[in-house]
Amino acid sequence: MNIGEIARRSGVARSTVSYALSGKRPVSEATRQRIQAVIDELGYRPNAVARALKEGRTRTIGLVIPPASRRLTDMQLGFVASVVDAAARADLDVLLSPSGGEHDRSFERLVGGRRVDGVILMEIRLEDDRVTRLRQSGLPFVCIGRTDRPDEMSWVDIDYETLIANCLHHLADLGHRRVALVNRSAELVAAGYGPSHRTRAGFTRMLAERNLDGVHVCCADDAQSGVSCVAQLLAEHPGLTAIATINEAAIPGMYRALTHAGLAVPGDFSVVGVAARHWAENLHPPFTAADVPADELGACAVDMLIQRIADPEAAHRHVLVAPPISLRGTTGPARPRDGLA
Amino acid sequence: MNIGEIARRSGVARSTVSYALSGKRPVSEATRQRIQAVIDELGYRPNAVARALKEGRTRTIGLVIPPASRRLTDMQLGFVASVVDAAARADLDVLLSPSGGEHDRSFERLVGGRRVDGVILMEIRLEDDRVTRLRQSGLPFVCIGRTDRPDEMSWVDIDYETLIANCLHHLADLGHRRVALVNRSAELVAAGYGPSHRTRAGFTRMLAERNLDGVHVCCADDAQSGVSCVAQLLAEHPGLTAIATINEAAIPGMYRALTHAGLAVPGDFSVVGVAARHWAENLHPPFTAADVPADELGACAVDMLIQRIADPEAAHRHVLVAPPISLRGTTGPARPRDGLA
DNA sequence: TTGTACGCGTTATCAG
DNA sequence: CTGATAACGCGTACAA
Repeated sequence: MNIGEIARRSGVARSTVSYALSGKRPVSEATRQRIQAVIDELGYRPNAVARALKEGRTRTIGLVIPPASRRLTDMQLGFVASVVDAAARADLDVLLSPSGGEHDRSFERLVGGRRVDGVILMEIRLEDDRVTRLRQSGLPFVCIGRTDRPDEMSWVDIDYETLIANCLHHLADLGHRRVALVNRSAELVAAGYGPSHRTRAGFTRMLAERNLDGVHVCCADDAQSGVSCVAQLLAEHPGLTAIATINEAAIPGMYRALTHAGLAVPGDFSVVGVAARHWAENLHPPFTAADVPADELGACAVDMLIQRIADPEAAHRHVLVAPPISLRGTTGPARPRDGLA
Repeated sequence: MNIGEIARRSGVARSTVSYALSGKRPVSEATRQRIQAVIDELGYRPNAVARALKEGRTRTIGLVIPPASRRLTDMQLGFVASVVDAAARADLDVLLSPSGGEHDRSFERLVGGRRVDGVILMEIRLEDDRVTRLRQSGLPFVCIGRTDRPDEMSWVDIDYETLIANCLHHLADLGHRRVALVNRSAELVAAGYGPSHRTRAGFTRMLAERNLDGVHVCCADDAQSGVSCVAQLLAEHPGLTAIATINEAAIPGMYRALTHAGLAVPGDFSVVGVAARHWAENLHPPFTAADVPADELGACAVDMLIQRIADPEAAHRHVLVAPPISLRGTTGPARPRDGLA
């Protein structure tokens, strides 16, 4: 069923049908209704592919997510959900590409095949091949996260450096002197994952500024790893009284390890960090954290992308959010462990 | 950059370039290499939209998910991840449509606009408008789940009726006489959500068969609701010694409510149910459940869809899985509570 | 209102 | 067997 068929059955030219539908030229009410009747009868819908070819745009955006093999964190899921939702509100479709750091076929189809009008990229590394590829392609794109050359691109990001600093200020104010930072996985850090590096930088800076003793460890993104990671921390650093973390997925395991060690939270030990609001609220106990508004960030990225598609020459925009810490009761005054100060 | 440009720079006709790329006609090695050199130099990629228009297929499948506003369960996420992954392996792209029960614009674009070669539908209701619409459209589709007229469509599904029966057999064998079924949300049940209805049917049947006392409750899909739901169950049904559930998301809350009531699992109280394998393993304590292989089901749905696209006239296929219960230590012999038998 | 060229890759057909 | 020409898929928009 195509526009030619509708035109024939209505006894008009194809272009008349097109104009009747789009309203870009006036069409007499009588023919308009006749055409509409035929359309309703046959259930005709314009072929989106033909329209895309003619118009030179697909009304579709690409969303590049980490490969499905690795399980997404709650924050990542929040991004995906809000991007999809915001796109739907703008009548845009979303093409999903599960692409790792390297060029893979799905990503190449998106970019090279001009299947989308723009791309949203997640999980950005400080040096990111996909960003390079997209820039060279000329396709509008927006990152959730940023590389080490952030001026040359549009992005929304979380100010991990500031957030972790806020966490340490909070802990230091409560009298904690020895604190650990539980980062994301060693692989991510090795791959130059931006948030991990900026968090570590902020952590190191604050240790000096507040004269704290600190240890930095990586931890895979799952509860099991959280258990073993914290168990090891407690064993090797008896003076430790608090943990700051950006590793959402490991937190349930961290809680378990503390409970298992006989440490009450927050009576004996404090935990604070950065997490998606939804996740922080639903942990047990609810987690004192800088609440990342994942929903807003995804929607914001979509808005920025829509604007970039409309005006690719416009100056890049940057949104850096640093939400305050929401106290939910996993931090308290320092209490020395094991007779160590 | 289009195929004509490549042809001109290579000094050949457009069709020669096309044949050189597709190999559907022999092209002399010399010209092939010359063409390839130009392509490499300019980074040319065929326009996927033009190709789709000509070929009449988009190499894209649609995946209809619940609206993003509602948070997806771990099992649903498993389906999405495995569908995306399997599609990528088959060099298919995935267009995501967050569509509720009713016809919404995103879904209508997918189906009416012929943007996809086929559709995978999740969260099927016993009567489902989307299935009706898809059938009328003639677009190949596969459901994860099934309606009340399952013969007329292709689907993969979980045999909830059998699984919940297995759970009750297990509990009955352990001596439990009074058990509760914690179903999904009341809204889903009211909407005719298949798994909820089939689970309830299996539950009711088994109560009679094993001569058990049972109570059926609905519970929203989140931990908080799990807490209040179980707290109320314990208060109103003092003889209760076990719960069976298909509500993954509520399980952490159910654990909490039991702990809060001073009931040890499995010493004082048993919990069993149906859950995605990954979720069951990562709960604390790990959850005795029929492990739904979400990854395999998604991949299976993609395989079936690919076959349906290749041969739309082929007979419908149906895959019904009933995985065995994996014992992980949340069930044990019944122990009466509160002096009630 | 209508006729028609256009966007771009594919492929049948024809010429060499 | 190789290369060139032209039609096709379908909606859009300009010229008439």
